Amino acid sequence: MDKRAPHIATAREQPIGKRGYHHGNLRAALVNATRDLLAARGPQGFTLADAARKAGVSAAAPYRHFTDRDALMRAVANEGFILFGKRIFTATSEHCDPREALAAMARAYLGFARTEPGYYAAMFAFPKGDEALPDEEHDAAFKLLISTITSILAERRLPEQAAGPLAFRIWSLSHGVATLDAIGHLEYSAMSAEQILVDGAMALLAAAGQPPE
Amino acid sequence: MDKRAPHIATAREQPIGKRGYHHGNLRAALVNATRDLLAARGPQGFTLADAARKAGVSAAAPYRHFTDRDALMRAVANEGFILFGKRIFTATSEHCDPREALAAMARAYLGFARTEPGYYAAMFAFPKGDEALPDEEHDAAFKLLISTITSILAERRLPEQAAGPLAFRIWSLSHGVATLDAIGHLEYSAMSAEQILVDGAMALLAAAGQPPE
DNA sequence: TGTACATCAGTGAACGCGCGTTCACTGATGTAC
DNA sequence: TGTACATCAGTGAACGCGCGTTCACTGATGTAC
Repeated sequence: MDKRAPHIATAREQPIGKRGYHHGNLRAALVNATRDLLAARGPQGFTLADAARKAGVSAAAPYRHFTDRDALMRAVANEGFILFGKRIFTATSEHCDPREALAAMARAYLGFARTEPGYYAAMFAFPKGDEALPDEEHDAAFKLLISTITSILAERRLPEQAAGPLAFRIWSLSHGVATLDAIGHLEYSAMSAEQILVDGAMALLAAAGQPPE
Repeated sequence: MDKRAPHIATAREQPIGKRGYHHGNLRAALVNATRDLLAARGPQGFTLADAARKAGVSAAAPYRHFTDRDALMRAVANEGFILFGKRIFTATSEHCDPREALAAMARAYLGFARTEPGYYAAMFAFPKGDEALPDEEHDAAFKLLISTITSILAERRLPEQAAGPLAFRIWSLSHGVATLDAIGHLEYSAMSAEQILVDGAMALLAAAGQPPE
């Protein structure tokens, strides 16, 4: 299927240290180092030199694998989108009821942002439409969201063109919860970030097709 | 009232150039320069040297007004919170109907994020609880949100303890819409970012107290 | 199986640059008399 | 009103530093014979 997948999957458990002249999997090690630096210091909070140091390699070595600093960051975003799509897909596919699938999707979204803050930061560090980003990968998760919502609307005999706006609302809520949670703004809420998100998504869903109160 | 207010209000139209040895209002000029740099290049995307250059002053001059780079950024966040609170307050106070007030608040939120991306970036560049940030100022807007929601719940004879969770959902949605909009992710939606936000906020409100569908 | 050789991943020294910060200074401003 | 002086905002040169990037190189690896 995806040629990049195995390489990504094994990249994280790359043995650090005790290597000879050749690193073995420097590309993956640099991507991982950058991801971790982004997680710790935010977007723009990494340097090529830092990433090389973290991978245990000279500052010039990255140039064998990436044309420049930007290309390395883009690679992190790429892998992020791919991993994100997989996580969302896996979480959703465990459920038959589309409403449960949607809730699982929302939980997986927040879970990804929390456990992979580096990937998440890289994914949103480039404006939409930026050439080198895998739109298909990103759109895959969004399309899954649309189709899940469409199923729910169909069950309730509501017009399916409501799915698009609903998807953007739910995505916006998810992104908002994830980013506010990341900087501690939801900490003193009575509800957990997960509850805020899942309940909110369900509320947005429930209101669809309803008269505007 | 607020001693800083006039200074903030006039800071932007500071005449650039044609000054003598003394700048006149360097502090404000540096804050504005930093705000603009943040808007153009994102958080961490500014340097003290850049800000000084933009204000037409030597690289050492900022140290007369700020202890270091971080303090300058914090000052931008501070002014951002204050201006933000004012804009939200003004927008809300024009409406008697609390539902209209809430919609106006949502529109003002997005409007602020769009017209003041520099302030907005600075405001969310520090984790919640960061000492030098004006919690009162920030909480002022949030409290206004809570009280507006509480009014709406009261009108509908719903328990007012629902206001907190509802406020966090609406804030998360607002932040999500604002940040996704800023990087172009809502551009190809059938609805405008404003519609996504206002309709979404109203939907969250409508679902409150409703049975979970 | 062993040897010669091409390949190319990683080295380390070097570069020019712009950064944050310090320092002794200078000169505009405002106030005391 | 005029002068002397204290204040302090902004200067400009200097510092040490780490960055991104380049380059000729080195040495591990794998392949052809």
